[in-house]
Amino acid sequence: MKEIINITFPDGKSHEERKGITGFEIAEKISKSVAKEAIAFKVNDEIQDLSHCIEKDAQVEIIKKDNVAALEIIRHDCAHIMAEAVQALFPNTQVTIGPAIENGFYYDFAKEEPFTVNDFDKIEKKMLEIIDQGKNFTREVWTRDQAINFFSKRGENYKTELINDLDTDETITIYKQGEWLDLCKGPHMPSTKYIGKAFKLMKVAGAYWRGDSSNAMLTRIYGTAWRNEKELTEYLNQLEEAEKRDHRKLGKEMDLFHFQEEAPGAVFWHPKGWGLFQSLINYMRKRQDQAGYVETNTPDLLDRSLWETSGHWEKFRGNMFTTEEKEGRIFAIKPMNCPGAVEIYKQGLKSYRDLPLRISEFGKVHRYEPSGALFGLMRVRAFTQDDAHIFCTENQITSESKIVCDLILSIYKDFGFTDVIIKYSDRPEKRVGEDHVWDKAEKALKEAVKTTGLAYTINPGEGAFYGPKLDFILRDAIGRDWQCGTLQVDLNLPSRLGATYIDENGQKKTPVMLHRALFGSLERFTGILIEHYAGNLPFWLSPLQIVVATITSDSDNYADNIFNQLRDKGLRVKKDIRNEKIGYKIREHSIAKIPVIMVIGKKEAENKTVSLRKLGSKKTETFKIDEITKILFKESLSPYNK
RNA sequence: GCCGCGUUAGCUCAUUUGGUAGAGCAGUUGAUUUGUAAUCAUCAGGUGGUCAGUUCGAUUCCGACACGCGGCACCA
Repeated sequence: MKEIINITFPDGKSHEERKGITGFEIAEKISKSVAKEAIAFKVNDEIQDLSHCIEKDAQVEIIKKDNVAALEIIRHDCAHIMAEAVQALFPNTQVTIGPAIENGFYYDFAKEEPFTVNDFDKIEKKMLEIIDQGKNFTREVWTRDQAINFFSKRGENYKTELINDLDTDETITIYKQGEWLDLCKGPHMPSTKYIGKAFKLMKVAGAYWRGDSSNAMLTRIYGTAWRNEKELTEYLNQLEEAEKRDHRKLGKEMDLFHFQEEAPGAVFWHPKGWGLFQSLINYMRKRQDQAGYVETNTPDLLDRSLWETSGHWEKFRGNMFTTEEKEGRIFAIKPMNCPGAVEIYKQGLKSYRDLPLRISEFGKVHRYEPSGALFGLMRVRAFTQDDAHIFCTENQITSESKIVCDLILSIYKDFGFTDVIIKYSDRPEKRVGEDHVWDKAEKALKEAVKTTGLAYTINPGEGAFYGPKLDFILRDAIGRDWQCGTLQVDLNLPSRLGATYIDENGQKKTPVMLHRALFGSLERFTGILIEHYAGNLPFWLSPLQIVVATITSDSDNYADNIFNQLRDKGLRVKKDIRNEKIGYKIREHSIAKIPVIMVIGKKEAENKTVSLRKLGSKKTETFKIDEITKILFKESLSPYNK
């Protein structure tokens, strides 16, 4: 008896086919050329090998190599090929896992002597050989015993461990390419030859087995792989472009800040960098004033006992800097501003009428980050938060959270960030507080994030121990994601530190504390801005906005006049009356990314004008000095003030 | 913290087997008064990250440490 199934193609057309038909057979039926280019197929949205048999009615789509969906398969194939190449060249290497990732793939190996980049040439060459041989990928189902026997005989202890940890009902599949094989779920392309040449090994790194720092350190090789060489080249160019935006490089070139070994993870802000930093603070101060915040400042050093009460001493002692004992007391440098904020709140009796009370602080905190975590301005040990603590009632959580979300997004927009990732994290396993309060807090926060209209992802169990949180994430030039803003609902600290208010019935109650930072770390945000603008800071943020450059010393007096007029308007301006050619001055200030260069010579002095040249443009425009002062003054206001 | 790599003049980089380092830019001084991305010349500039070790001799070889970089882990 012949059984018939229905397969439906993306264009909506259905065909009757024999039950058990494979993807390859379907491709062949469509056309010879499709069969030739097909590398996998989608069955009800799940990508399968072409050899997969369809047993019941299904939606089917053939995937050719030029399909985006092919990328992941190519990368995964590439990881297998690399593993084979590595084992061929270095027989004492154990394979572990090797997935496809964004832009490429990696494979973790266990090897006595770690690989170095010098091994890449050899490995790549071997990979090309394997690809050229056009080995077929074939899938086999093995029994657990068969798999364990095979891998343990080969001394592949990591693979054996993986198999042992698989659920008993899980099918154990093996993918072979010629002789070489690996435990793998697939899918793979029909043959290694489809990979082509558009791949490159990128870097070696250590990585813990199963991502656990108590396990052995493996050697990871990262590679990138694409559908064709054009895509590969584009990707490599993109990386090069990103490198040019690196805030560490630009920070040096633009003379914004430096680090030195006596202060690892702490910034030396140069005058220009500090100017930028201050512009950000001033901007935020205005926005917060407008949003009903009051600004405070609290001590950097606080007695150990306070940190014990707050719970920090027990939980975060390892990340705190402390003083030596003086007169029997130990102090700790604050890793967070919240205890200080609570202490300010506690001064004087608070009524429900005082709530919500929004207390802000540009507080500098110190945290002992592991040395390996430090990274330019993005991850430091000493940083300034645009911190605030909103004390409110439980009923005010949602409305206050909404206000914070709106504020944060409005602020990011002023800096040109519209692509913000939001992560919502709910209750972790280790937490304080009762479940019904958590229910309330989570519901309130979720409602708030929904009103932003932005997509958010849920991080189950990643909340703070005292409450759920939202993280606002921006992406840097190199594609790394950085958490900037955060909003945390804290149902714990206020009571630990004894904060109260009197409600409308005269009852003493504990307020809820919303802990929020919008830029997050001023240091990190500055770094992200530098990369975001590739150093070409907008006029209002640029620490040095205008250079008045003379052509000859005849114009020195006129330069003085212009300089004074601009400076009196509060514009950040510098004179360049050096005995240099104008081309030389233009070049130097362009490299320094000064937004506006005003060139003045005889002509300008006679007509009371300036010749203006904007960064990134070769065009020059002539303005009357009063006119341009007005224009630039307007441009120097933050977007919020415009 | 872990694995790997790196550290040479203010900056960007040279100097292949061990014989105490060189260029460009920046800086100095001088000449040049110049019209929109580099005027010419002059001088100066370094105990080669730090500390130990091997050696007659170390920037070069070995080791420790510091810092940085690429990842991993961490990130209240």
